[in-house]
Amino acid sequence: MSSPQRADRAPHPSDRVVTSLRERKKAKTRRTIQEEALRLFAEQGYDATTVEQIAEAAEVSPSTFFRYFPTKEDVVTQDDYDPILLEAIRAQPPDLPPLTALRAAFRTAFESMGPEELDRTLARTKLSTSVPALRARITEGLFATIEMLAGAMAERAGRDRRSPAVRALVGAVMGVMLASLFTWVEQNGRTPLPVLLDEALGYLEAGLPI
Amino acid sequence: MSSPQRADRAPHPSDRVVTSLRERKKAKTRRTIQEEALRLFAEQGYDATTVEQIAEAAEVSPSTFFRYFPTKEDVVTQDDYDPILLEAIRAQPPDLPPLTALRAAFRTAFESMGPEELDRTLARTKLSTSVPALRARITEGLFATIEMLAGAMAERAGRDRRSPAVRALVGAVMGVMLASLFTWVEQNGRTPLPVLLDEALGYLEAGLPI
DNA sequence: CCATGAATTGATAGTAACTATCAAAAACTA
DNA sequence: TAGTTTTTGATAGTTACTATCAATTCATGG
Repeated sequence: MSSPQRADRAPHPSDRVVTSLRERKKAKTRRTIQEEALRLFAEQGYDATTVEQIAEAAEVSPSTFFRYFPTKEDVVTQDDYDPILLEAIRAQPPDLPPLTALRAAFRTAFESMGPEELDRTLARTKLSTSVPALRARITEGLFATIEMLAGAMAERAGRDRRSPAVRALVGAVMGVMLASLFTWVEQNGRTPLPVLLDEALGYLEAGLPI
Repeated sequence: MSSPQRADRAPHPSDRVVTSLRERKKAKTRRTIQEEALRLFAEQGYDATTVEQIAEAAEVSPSTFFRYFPTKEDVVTQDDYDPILLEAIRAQPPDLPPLTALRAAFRTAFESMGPEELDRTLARTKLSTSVPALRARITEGLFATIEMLAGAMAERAGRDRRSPAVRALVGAVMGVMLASLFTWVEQNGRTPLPVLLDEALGYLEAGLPI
């Protein structure tokens, strides 16, 4: 639901990994930094919180902070949903029309998220939509998602991913994704995101009747 | 075709303004800063060019630079197309369906741009799509455009601007706008932007058939 | 268990984009 | 021409981020 991914993906419930002490420590440090950062952001606001403060709260040096998160923004916006979504798309029956497949994929992808993860995502997204720098970053991250979607849709439709039709499709999808995201936050998560998304994609399929 | 606007809008051919010496000087300074900045960006790249260099080339102090452009990004991304587009939408017959009205509005808005302005816009857009920081900024600027469009569309359709249908419409439009922008740049402006946009909006109207 | 190599960390120093402030200079006004 | 307002430049910060290197911590083969 946001921006770039890091090289080593976040462990998803599915993959059981053998963790050396080193790996475990790194994972813990990363988690601590992120938790402390989000706490401080909630307490004092994003802009008013310095990286130095975060580092101190997480008991690491600023250098280490930047080793884990290339920018302050990344503490909030980094996630790993793209590969999950991609997998969900690939899992759809190949004869489904692209938009329909996409709707189904979003649904299954979101259903795999536990309620506590949804809560965390809502909180992060709330922050992301309210701070301009984060909003820019999250939107920028959508370009990667678009690229991924374009590939998946083109593959499915047997078209060039650079064709205007594919581009229009994917652009429109990204647009409604963003719009749904904002509605979701605005409603404080009342309507589940997948439902909002599904509705919006429904409008798309119908040619945006108004 | 990009991001935020400044308080005092750029003079468009249409409005003849009485300019005091002060106004003229300010306009000239602004123009010089922007020209020198774009020149330096083209010569050395965006990131490699410092504000200090721009200020020196434009023969002003760095302080003055920041008075005219709040961020380095704004030198590239600032423009004033929103009000023009809004006007063009309002000028459409009220019985036209929203998407159709929008297509027509884009067409007329772009036709009002001279070829040399189109060239400058292409150059700026090219830069904006290639530098991540600028891309983020330009996309962020689209939120303002979205808000504007949502208002105009809601008004036209007699609906709440926060309704899911309006949001989906506007989000989708922004998405295809972005997609068209990228195609435009990628093709080096070969196909005129209004044509690309018109095509893309056509796909939208047809329910994105693929 | 220990020595050697590799990965991780923290300290230091530096760059560059911005912000705030204030006095000097320029332009407007009467 | 004198007084007022606007614009400017200089100065001194702050903060995100980069590069580098020595010290520390973990891994591993003997």
